[in-house]
Amino acid sequence: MPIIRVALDVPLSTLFDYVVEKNTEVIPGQRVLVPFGRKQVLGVAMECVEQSELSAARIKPVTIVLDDVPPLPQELLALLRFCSDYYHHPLGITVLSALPTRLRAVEPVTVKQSLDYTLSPAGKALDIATLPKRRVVQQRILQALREAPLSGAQLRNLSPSAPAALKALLEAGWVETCAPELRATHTFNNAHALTSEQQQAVDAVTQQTGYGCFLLHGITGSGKTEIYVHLMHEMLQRGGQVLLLVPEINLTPQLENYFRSRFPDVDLVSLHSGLADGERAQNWLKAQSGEARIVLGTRLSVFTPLPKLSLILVDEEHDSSFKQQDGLRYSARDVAIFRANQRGVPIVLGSATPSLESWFNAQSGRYKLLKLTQRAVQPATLPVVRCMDITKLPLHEGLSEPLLTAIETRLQRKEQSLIFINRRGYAPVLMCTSCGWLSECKHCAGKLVLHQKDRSLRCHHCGAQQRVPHACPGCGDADLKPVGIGTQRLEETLQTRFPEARILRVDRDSTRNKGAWSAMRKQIHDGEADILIGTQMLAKGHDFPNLTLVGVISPDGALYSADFRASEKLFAQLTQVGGRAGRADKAGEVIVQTAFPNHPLFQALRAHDYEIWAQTLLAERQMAGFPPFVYQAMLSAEGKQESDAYIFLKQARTAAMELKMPVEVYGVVPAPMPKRANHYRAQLLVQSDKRKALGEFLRAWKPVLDALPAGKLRWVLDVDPMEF
DNA sequence: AGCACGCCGACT
DNA sequence: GTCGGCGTGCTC
Repeated sequence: MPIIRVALDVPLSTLFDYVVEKNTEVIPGQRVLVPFGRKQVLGVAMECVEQSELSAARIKPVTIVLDDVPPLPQELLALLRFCSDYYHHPLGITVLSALPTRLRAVEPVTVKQSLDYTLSPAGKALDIATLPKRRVVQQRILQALREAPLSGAQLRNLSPSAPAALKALLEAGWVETCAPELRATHTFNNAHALTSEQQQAVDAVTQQTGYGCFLLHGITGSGKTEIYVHLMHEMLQRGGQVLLLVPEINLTPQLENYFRSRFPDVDLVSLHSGLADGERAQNWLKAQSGEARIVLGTRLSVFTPLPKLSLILVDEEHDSSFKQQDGLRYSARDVAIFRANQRGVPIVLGSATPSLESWFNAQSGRYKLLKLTQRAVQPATLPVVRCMDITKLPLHEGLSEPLLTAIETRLQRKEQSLIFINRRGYAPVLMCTSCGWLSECKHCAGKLVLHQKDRSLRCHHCGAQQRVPHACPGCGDADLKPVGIGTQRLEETLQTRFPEARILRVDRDSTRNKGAWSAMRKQIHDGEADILIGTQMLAKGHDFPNLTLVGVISPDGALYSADFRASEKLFAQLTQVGGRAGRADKAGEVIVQTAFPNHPLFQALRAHDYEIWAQTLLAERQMAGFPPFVYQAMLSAEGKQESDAYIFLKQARTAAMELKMPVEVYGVVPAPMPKRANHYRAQLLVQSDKRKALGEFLRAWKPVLDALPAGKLRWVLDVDPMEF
């Protein structure tokens, strides 16, 4: 009796067996509708077998085998199997979560066939000159179609209003649709000559046969994107598909436009969570059919079926947003590497500040290092970095005199300044000046942050909100003062000092509304702001051509943080934000306020020397026995009762020890945020210097954890954790 | 995860 | 006497 084993969206690490009619054939990767419990659910057939472990009586028949879309390729199923196994996440959930929402629903999906446009017989007979002169776009389209049929994308390239004009032409009966013809060539716009360094990097990748992982280390402005474009061009010529992974959705629309402008007639789709369900499904299907040649996406797009995949690019590979922080806790960068290996194609990891893991692999020869040491864009020199010792300089509301002077100079020169606040630890907290009371959250271990605009105190961990008290709840004194520097307070200070300056605050609050951030970006671009104050958000993304000064407010918290990755992140962040400074005609300036100007991080930052910094960090990590010298897994638990989490983790720890496997099991400790939204949180770290040993241990440990009485407690296992 | 069954407290 | 609380167990 033919049996299929089906992946279902349930948290059980098993497949479910169903019988199929003798005359129906099921291909692994096909979606199926099956009875499960008392419901009908959608699943994915993973394999076909002859025999089941279960008695025939318990096996139900498949309801329907869906054939609205092609089956998932075997290769993708294998990739998902690997992820489920490596991250110890149920296979069914892993498989189903890789599908676009539309494909997880029972409603049939209609595949939109993309069509080309051509002149109808009537259109061919038409004398274009007889059209009203004002219909310029229509005329242009008709003229273009005289030469050859064109795709919608190509027509859009003629004019932004092409779709409307096209609609009119279709209605008039002059234009009709036709099956797209296969194009062997494509336009490659603005293909300027590469520097010899860039050319060498491109050659190394294009000459690679089979799998190879390249780490492209290029200083800011060294033209990494140009390399991506040239690599794409080469792979497109070979008839392949290219997958480009980018860290954040904010950046995808801009990048999409950019790559479209370079390859105007190449089918390019983007995949990220900001897309509507329908659009996401269509783009995904276009990738699956091989029609989309370039796929640009955030981490989830690493699971897109790509039959002609011939290159993977991971931009800003060090960025922590490649690591998913819930559900299947995968690293899209690591999965991409596995995928390139599985597929036998090259992969390029690009960054100005590679992750220490990747740098280590490049040093050991596992990855091939490609270096770009010269700037390909103006100014030819990197910004000058100066550190202000805040232990020796008086501060005015957190700002040193040299920084204020530098801002003033920029204002006089009509140039822009950016004041960057490293997000963590510098939020303004309310304090009582007489008894030292601090505004703490009732539900979390964190402090409430002061929001001046609506006079409220808010918890950034659980969202709790309350009005600012008139007097101290501790001693009744009315003298409550904000401590710490927030963007709002900085804005006030700067406005008082420079009353004429137009100040723009860019943070989570001011950009919450839809479109607010892109409107601000335009404002900055058009020179409608003199001073920008912001967090993380401003470090990434577009270049602001008139920005010549970046001020960094004391980022010292990260230097001696309990999180061993904090200083690695800080260096990357400061390098990135520093890269925003500078104009075509002059180098920029970065002023960092710190109490530790001689810290190796700042020395390396001043010298623009990532390598020496990476060596320093690697030495530290080796000494301390931290990644990349060891592999880690973190078991975290949280419960309403403080003891719940500890009891569970202690049992888990005992079980781990009893396995007597070659891994190091640490003690149960409170999480960095020990209480959040009324839940107490603790964690347990396990590590090994052998990835394989850790994997084998986890395989043995996971079933034990599943069997432990968890009660109402929630726990997660995070393999290769990035945040603790 | 859902959704059943199942055995003890306050209600028409 | 019933409605309903969420503990335990199963889903091919």
